Amino acid sequence: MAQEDGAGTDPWLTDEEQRTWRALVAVALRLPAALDRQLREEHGLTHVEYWVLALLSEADDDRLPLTALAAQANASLSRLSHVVTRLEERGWVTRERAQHDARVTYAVLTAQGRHTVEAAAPDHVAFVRALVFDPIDPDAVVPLGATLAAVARTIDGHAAG
Amino acid sequence: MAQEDGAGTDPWLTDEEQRTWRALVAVALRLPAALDRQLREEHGLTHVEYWVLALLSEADDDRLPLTALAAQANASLSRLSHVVTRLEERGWVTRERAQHDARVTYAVLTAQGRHTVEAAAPDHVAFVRALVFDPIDPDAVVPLGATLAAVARTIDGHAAG
DNA sequence: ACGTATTACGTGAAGCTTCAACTATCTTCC
DNA sequence: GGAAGATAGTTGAAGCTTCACGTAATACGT
Repeated sequence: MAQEDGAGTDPWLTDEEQRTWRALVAVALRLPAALDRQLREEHGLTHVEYWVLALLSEADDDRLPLTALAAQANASLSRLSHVVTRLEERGWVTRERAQHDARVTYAVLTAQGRHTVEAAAPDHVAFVRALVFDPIDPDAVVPLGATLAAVARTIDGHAAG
Repeated sequence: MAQEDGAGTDPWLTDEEQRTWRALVAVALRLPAALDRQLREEHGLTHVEYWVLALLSEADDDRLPLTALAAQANASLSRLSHVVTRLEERGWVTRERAQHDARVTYAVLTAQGRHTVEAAAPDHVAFVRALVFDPIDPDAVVPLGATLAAVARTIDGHAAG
């Protein structure tokens, strides 16, 4: 592609930005695939499924409204609904309508579901550590998180706005 | 999930790592979706399709072997093969067998293909800037890239090894 | 030269995600 | 209290990706 360095308002990326951008895309595309592979091979779960179960296992009373779950799992509501259906079919989650508002549906973790996440968690965490935290400088962990959080917030704003 | 802080070898994440991990996953899951949406709405392209066209537009003689293209596009060879088929159907890319080794197939950018990427590039770059570089400190760009590159290399190693 | 392993790519089926409705239930505000 | 709009969730179809397998060509060891 022609990188015109013409009249001022040209929004092209600098070389440094270009390099950072490529690294970010590489991670954004390969990390989910790697996580899926590990969880699938070792525990028969996709990454979203694991993440949903993990969020429920940390929630009060083992339950969360689907909308809240979707936001925390970085998924669309539609996607989450399909995921919960699959988890329901495998007996790891059930749906319950809320009393105070009949529009909201809770996804509730079952005992079997809890057993599944807790079995998968140690391997998965070890994998995450090997993939992400082992190769980077410990001093880089906090800045990395802060920078990425800013990006995540911006993406969120664009999706909402 | 129970976070036992038990006997030494427990591989759980620290709170800081946990936060960074969540931010990384949030970006890794939302960024591709956001890029897809922008390119789809404004130019009828998926992110992979754009990326492939962009890589070809920068390559010598507008062509790359499918394997090289897959690696640079962070895609599996199978996925890339499907993508190239779709691009071929739209007249943006053609396939050519290599003379020196009949196993390799080049993906070659057509004039129409070049026109398509060049039309999409400015909008896309502006979007990337808005999403990633505007919200972060300019001084954070290089460290971010370095850290992510280390992670990308590690993921790559796991995929290969 | 010849069998074996490796590399490059293609393909169809299965599975997952997105998209575009659509239903049902509150909330607001005259 | 009733209409209009907002909110929560569901669903089926279409599209994309992964997976598993298959084919063809080349490199390697003896």
